[in-house]
Amino acid sequence: MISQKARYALRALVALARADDSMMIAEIADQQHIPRKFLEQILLDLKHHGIVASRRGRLGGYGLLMPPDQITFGRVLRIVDGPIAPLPCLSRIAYRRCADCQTETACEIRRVFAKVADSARDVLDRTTIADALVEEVPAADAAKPGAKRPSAKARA
Amino acid sequence: MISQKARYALRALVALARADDSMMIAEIADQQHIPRKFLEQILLDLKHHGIVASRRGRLGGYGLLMPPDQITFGRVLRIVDGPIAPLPCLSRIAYRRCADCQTETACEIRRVFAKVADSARDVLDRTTIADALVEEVPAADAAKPGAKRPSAKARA
DNA sequence: GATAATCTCTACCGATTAGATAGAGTTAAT
DNA sequence: ATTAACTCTATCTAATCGGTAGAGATTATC
Repeated sequence: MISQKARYALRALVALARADDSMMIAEIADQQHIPRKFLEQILLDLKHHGIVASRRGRLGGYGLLMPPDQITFGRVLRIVDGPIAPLPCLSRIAYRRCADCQTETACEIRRVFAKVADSARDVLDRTTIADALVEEVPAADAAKPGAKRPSAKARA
Repeated sequence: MISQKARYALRALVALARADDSMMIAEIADQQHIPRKFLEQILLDLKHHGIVASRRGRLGGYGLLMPPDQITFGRVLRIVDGPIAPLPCLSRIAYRRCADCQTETACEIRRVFAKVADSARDVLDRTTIADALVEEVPAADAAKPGAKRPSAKARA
C-alpha cells in the first residue's frame, strides 16, 4: 500500500501540471481536499528534492520545476514513501543486507521479489505526471489495462 | 516493503517443503533464525487459513497441507500482510472506495497503480513455494530477470 | 514602513501497526 | 503422571502514519 501522503503528493503535482501558472498551497489544498498543513510539508519536501519551486510572500505559490513528462511516479514515491523495493536487500536507493538470509545470492525469496520489484519499477519509472493528465479514455472498450501508453501526449 | 512476518512465513513454508515430513516449531525457528514465539503465531495463522496442518503433544509438529506447487506467494502474503494492491480502491480482497477521488473510474493515479498491482499479482500468484525450492541457478548468464518463468518445474 | 498574505521550519500528538514476548491452557506419547 | 509439544490471548515497546500547531521569514502592496 502506498501512503496517503504519496497520494496527496501525486494529486498536488497533477493539479500543478494542469494549472499553467503557479498555485498557492491553500488553492491546491481546497481543490484536492488535502489538509492544508499536511500539504505544506509535502510540498516543502518536494521542493527540497528539486521537483517544485516556490515563491514566498504575497503572490507566492508553488510551481513545477520541470515539465510534467519528466516527473516520474517512481521519483515522487521514492521521495515521499521511500524505497519501492519490497525487500531492503533489493532496494537501489537504500540497500541493506538481510541479516538472516545468509546465502544472499541464493536466497529464493529474494529472487521472487526481485521480479516484483522490477515490474513495479518498470511501470513507475516510465509513467509520468503528464501521463496522468490525459482525460479519461472514451472507455468504449478500454478493457486492457497494460496495453498502450500515450507518453507523448504532454499537453491536455 | 513486505513485512518481516511475511518473510518468516515464506521461509518457514520453504523449510517445511524441503523437509519431507513434519517439523516442530522449535526446529524451524532454530534452522531459520526466527523468534520462536513469533513463529508460533505465524504458523497458527497459516493453519487457520488451511495452508499447514499440525499435530499436538509429544511428537507434534507442522506440515504442509498441500503440495508446495499449490501454495502461491500471493496467497501467503495476503494472509500475513493483507492486500497486495497499493491502493484500497484496487484491492480485490478488501476493496474500499477512496473517499476523495470522486471521479472514480477517471482517477488517473488509480489507473497507474492498477498496472503495478496487476504486474505484482501476475508474479506473486504464479510463483509457488515449489519455485523457491530450486537451488541457485548456475548463474552462467542468468542476467535477464523477467524473462522466463519455470512454472512447470514443480518438483526439485 | 506597516501590514497582510504567503511560504518555511520544527516540534508535537494520538492512533495504529510491527515485531515481538509472556504465560496459562490443551493435547498426546511415554 | 509427566513431559513435550501445539493453542490461544494478552501485553509490551518502538516506530510509523496522518495530521496539527505555531513561531519565523519573505514579499507585494498601501
